[in-house]
This record gives sequence, C-alpha cells and structure tokens, in this order.
Amino acid sequence: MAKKIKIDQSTEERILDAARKVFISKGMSGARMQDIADEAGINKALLHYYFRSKEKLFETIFKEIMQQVLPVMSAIIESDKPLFEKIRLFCNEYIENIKKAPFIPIFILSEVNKQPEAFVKRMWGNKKPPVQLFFQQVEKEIKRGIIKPIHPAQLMMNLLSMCIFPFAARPMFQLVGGINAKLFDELIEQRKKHIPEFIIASIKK
Amino acid sequence: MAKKIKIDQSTEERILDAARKVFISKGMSGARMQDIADEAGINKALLHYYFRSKEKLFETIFKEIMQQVLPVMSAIIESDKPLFEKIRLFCNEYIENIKKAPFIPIFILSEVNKQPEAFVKRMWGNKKPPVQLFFQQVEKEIKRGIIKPIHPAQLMMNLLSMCIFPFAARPMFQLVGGINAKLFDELIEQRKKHIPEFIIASIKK
DNA sequence: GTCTATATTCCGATAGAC
DNA sequence: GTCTATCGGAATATAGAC
Repeated sequence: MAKKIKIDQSTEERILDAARKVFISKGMSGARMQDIADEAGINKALLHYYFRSKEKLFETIFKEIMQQVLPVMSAIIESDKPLFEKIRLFCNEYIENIKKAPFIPIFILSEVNKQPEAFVKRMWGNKKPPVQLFFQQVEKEIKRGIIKPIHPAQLMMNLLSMCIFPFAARPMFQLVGGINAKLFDELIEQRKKHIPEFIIASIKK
Repeated sequence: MAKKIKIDQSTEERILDAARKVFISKGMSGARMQDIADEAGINKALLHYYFRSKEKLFETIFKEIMQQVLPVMSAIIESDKPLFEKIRLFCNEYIENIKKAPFIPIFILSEVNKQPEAFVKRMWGNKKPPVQLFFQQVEKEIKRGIIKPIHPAQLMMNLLSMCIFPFAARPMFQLVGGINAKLFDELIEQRKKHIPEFIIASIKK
C-alpha cells in the first residue's frame, strides 16, 4: 500500500511526525495545534499532555531538525579528502539529502530570520561546524597553485547557495523560468554533477 | 534628527509603510494588526477603515512587493546587451537592490511556500518575465563557441542563487562560517564583482 | 477621518470524566 | 492515556461618538 498507515506507532511518535509536517509547511506562527492534532489523528489535549505547550513542541522539532542538518553539512567538509573531491561529494550528498525534505531550507531560514535571538539560544550547546578547516584547505590549494585566488568564504557561499537555493525558490523558478515540475526535477538531479563541474571549472588553474 | 518623522505623509501611506515593515519581518501569520498600528502611530480601527481586513492589507503589500521585484529581475536580462556584460550588470544592480531591502527575499520565499495556491492567484495577471530571451541568448553563445555547453536554466539558477541566497541565509552563514557582521557586508559588496567573474571564468571557452 | 469601547472569533491551555 | 468540554486571553473586526 502506498500510504503509510503507521498504526503501530506510539502516540508520541505520531505527534512528532505530525508536528514536523505542519511546522515545516506553515512555520511556528502559522501552525495551529488543531492542525497538528488532526494530522496525528488525536485530540488537541493530548498534545499538551505529551508536550507542555506549543512553544515546547516547536523547540523539540526545531532542535531535532537542526541537529540533523548541521552535522551533515560539516561531515563531508571536515573530512581529509582533496578539495575537488570534497566539493563533488558534498554536492551529491547534500542535494540528495534535501531532496528527501525539500521544505527544510526555507523553514530554517524563515524561522531563524524571525527570531535570531531565540535561534542562538536554541542552538546553544551545539558545536560549531568546523568550517575553518575547509577555509584553510582552500588557502592551501591557492598557495600550492592548484586553484585561483578566491576568498574561502565566497567559495563556501557559492557552493551552498547553488545547492540549497533552488529548493527554496522552486515556485519562483518555475514561474519565472516557465519550467514545469518534471523538468525542474531533472534539472535538480543534474545539479549534483553540474555544480561541482561549474565550480571547479571556475577556480581550477 | 536620525529618526524619520514623516509628518507630512498621508495616513494611508503611513499605514502602508508600517505594514510593509511589519509583514516583512514577521510574515503574514506572525504580524499583528496592533504592531502595524503602533508602527504607523495610529489606531487599530483605522487600519480596518482603510483596508477592510488584515488579509486585504497583506495582499496589497505582497502584490506591491512582487510587482517591484519581478520587473527588476527581467529589466536587465531582457536588454540586448552581450551576455557577459548582461551578467555583470545584473549582479551589480541586483545585489545593490537587495541591499536596500535585505529581508525581501526570505519574506517572499516563505510566504510563497506557505500558500502556493494563493501565490498563483495573487500573481495572476502579471506578465511573465521574458526569461526565454535570455535562454535563447545563452543557446546562441554556445553555438557560436563563445561559452561552453550549459543548460540555460542551470545558468539562471546559479546566477540567481549566488546573488540572492546569501541575504536569506545571512545568520546561518555568519554562525557557521564564524563571520562577523562587518566582514559579511564586505563580502557582499565584493560579490557584485566576484559572482560575474566566477561565472564567466566557468563558462568561457 | 480618527478615536474609544465593544463585539466576535480564534486558539492555546486546563479541568475533569473515563 | 485519551477524551469532551470549557476557560481565558489574544487578535481581528465592528459600532458609534466626536
């Protein structure tokens, strides 16, 4: 059967699944506890029984998501692979990852923007992804004459922008570019190879 | 005096300015009519006198913003300038433009994502930016052997992603990359030249 | 046009039965 | 643990005086 019934799920798991879905599509302020209860197939009061408040429930979901996203970002970057291979690997893995949950980027970006202070609090305790290592690697490759001079932060921004933004701006791209859903999916698939090629062609000496 | 008093503004203008500001920073669902009234220095009831409902007020703002943003995107692209010059011009103008209202991108993206159907309705009647012309120009330059083969849509995505995304992801970049506000602003400024160089270096034959 | 006061709706949260 | 019923506050919207 195509639809997942999840009849054997615990109530807590059902709530978390429902909350994740609703929060991601509507954001914290746009989500209703009723929506989440409906989605989970249970009563509103139960939400408060398991998680004291909407705020607490949101925190749980948000932390869960961030703790899933940040390590993925750094795992590849902090490896000791050669720069070009690292870039190829990152694009492939990262795009594949976002494809599974394409609304995550915009969710994170908008929530972080709405409450920058709360964000810092929520992320407190997380170790910062060691991007510095990546930066050093870039500097080294420049000195070795492997790649042209470029500010490592610019390279990082270019890389992440091209991987993530198309997912966040999908409706815009489809509208502005006159691209239908099927073609868009194909383009995304191609980007796993296109982006590293595009970047390497630009920086390689 | 630093703070703009705008004492000669009409009430309607004051409301629109206030609504724009509040909606952009908190989104449709996060914004309160009270916030907007306070920001405009008037009473809540007046908002309903000028605009029947919160929904109507939001529509007005959203449309206004979209009708400001979409043409800017196409104005440069549809000119008859050579491709490389067009890319340089676009990055420069576009980044300069977003700098004036850096929260617009994330606002548009998140609102569009939250109500995709409403978005289509709201945009109805807008003429589609003629990106097709840009696509054709890219194809032509490929055939002429000026640039390497690339899907025009990919080039468009790369271009727009690198210009817009850093603004949307600013807090993330600063956190993840350990970049302070001043450095970030400098990097953005540099991107006006960096992005076209980066792109042209990649696609030039 | 602009205000105060009030109505109305919505929503997060709680009480209490089972 | 799960439900129904309800409270209480907040937010949108309206009525009506000036």
